[in-house]
Amino acid sequence: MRLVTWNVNSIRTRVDRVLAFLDRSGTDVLAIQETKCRDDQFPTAAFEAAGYEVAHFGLSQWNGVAIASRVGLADVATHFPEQPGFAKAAADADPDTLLDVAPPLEARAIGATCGGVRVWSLYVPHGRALGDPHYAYKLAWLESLRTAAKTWADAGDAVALTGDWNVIPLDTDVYDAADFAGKTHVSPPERAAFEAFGEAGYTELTRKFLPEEHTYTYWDYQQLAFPRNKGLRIDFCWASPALAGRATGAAIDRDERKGKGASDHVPVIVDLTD
DNA sequence: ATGGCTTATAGGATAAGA
Repeated sequence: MRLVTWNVNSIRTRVDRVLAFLDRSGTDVLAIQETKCRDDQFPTAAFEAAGYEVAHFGLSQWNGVAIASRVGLADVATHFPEQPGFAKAAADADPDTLLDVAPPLEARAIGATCGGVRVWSLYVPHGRALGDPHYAYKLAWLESLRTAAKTWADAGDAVALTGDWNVIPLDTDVYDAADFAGKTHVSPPERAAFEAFGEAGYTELTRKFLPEEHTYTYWDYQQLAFPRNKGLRIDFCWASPALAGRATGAAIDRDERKGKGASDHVPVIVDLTD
C-alpha cells in the first residue's frame, strides 16, 4: 500500500494538481492537510470520479483535513481522544472569566481505517511564537495525541500518524538553524513532544529511509525559498510497532514544488506491504 | 527556469501560515 501525506494549502485551488498526482503516483491512501474549506465545499465528486472515497473534516477557511482512499475507508473519526481545542477569543480573554467553557475543537485530525491500517491525517498547530497561547496549545495537542497513540500501540494496532507536524526535529532539517533561533518549530519542548512518539514505540518512516541531511518537505513562498533550496523538513509519518515492520521505502516528491500553482509543501510517500 | 508570498473572506483589509 502506498500512503502519502500532503499539506495542499487549499484543496479547491489545488484539486487539479492533486488529482494529477494521484493519477501518476500509484497512491492508495492520501492524507491531506490544510484543505481550507468546509465539508460542503470539498470537491468530493472529483475524487470519486478518480476512484477514491473521501472523508473530510473542515469547519471554516482555516485548517481542514481529509483522507482519500481507494483501498477502503471505514470508522472515520474527526478527533482523537482528549484532543484539545483552541479559540483566539478564549486565549485572549482573562482565564478567570472562562470558567469551564471548553474552547472549540479545530479541524486538525481525521482518522480512518484504510486497507487494514488506521490512518490519521494530522495538521499539528503552528504555535505562532514562543509564549503565545497557540504555542501552549501546540504542546498540549501533541501530548494528548501521544497519549492516545500509546494506547493504540499497546493494543497492537497498525497505526500511521502522518501529516504536517510543524516541528523541525533536527538542526539539519532546516536550511539554516541560526535563522530559527528563538522561533517555533525548533524549541526543545516541541522537539521533545515530537520525539515522544519514538519513546512510545513508534518509528518515523521517512527518516528511516531518507536519512540524508537537508532533505526538505516545505519551502516558503517568499524570497525565492525554493530556487535557493531554503526549506524545512516538517512532514512526517510515525508508524506503530505493528505497522513499522511493513514499511519498504519512502520518498519526497520534490518536483511537486515546481511551477505555477504549487503548494508550499510536497507529497511525502511511504510504501507498506499488505 | 525551480524566480522575489499565498490563501480565504458577506469582497478588501485582515488573519494565518513557518
